[in-house]
Amino acid sequence: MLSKKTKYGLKALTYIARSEGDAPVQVGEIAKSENIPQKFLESILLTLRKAGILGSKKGKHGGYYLRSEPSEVKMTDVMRVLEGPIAMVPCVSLNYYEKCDDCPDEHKCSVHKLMIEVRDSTLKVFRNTTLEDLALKDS
Amino acid sequence: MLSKKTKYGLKALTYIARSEGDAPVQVGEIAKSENIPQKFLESILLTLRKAGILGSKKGKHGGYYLRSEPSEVKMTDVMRVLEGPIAMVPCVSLNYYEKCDDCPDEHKCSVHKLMIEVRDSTLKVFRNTTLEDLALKDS
DNA sequence: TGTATTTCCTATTAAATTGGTAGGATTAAT
DNA sequence: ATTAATCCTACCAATTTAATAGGAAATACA
Repeated sequence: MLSKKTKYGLKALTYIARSEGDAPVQVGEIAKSENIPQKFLESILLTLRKAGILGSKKGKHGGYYLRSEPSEVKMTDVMRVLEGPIAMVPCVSLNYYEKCDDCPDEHKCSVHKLMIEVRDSTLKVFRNTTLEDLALKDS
Repeated sequence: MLSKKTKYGLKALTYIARSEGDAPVQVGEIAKSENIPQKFLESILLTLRKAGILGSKKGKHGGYYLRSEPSEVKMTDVMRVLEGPIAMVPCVSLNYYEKCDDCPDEHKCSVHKLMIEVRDSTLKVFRNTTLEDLALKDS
């Protein structure tokens, strides 16, 4: 299951990408418009900023803005920040590889084999989807 | 993340598929060979049996066996039984559809759009993978 | 018939994760 | 100064996960 954190984060990024002009977008505005608990959203946008995807401005008229063009914001990056590793098992993760302790030889492991395929196909989707695609208005 | 339940379940099914002969395979044997806690595995095989994927025989010389040929056991079915819906969000689930309460119009929802693509690509993998593929010995 | 062996079933539990909330410090515009 | 925004830390309740415990029911075989 997709966590609420990721869901809210994606919605917020889309909202920011769709917003016109250069003025930073405020958490309160996003929260209201997208039905997201504001305090929760605050923490999510904070992690997106720490990851370098968003920039922020403090104080009155502050808010969040994208650090790159929507077309440059890749879903691989966003998903890794929000949801963690894309692989469903650490032993097939590209960025967070970890050996299974119960598995003597992963080349013989049927789960490993299957999960590599799932990872690759998911990765393919995330690699050619950007925030620009998400921000297109009709489905 | 893939749950241990699913991981263990897949490994057990593979073990059974690889085992020679018609004799049912015992939980204890699988647990030992695959490093799975036996009691936990018991409950997993039980749900696979209730789902119609495995059959069982009680008592001495009892155990579990496949109800169909490995080539007929589709990963879509196995994964739905063990891990639940394949979709990452209920609003894109084919078998367990549920509307998001925070989302006024899912055709405009960027998460919806993205998750449909992920679902379809994962589904494609599961649809053309069977237990026979998993049971092939080398990777 | 009795005993060993296996699946079947229900309940309980400890730990981790998720989805928040609370409260205030910090920064900036006016 | 005052107001309004992000930033930061800590906490908390509910759910899920990964088991464990204990025994009932069925079966093979002596």
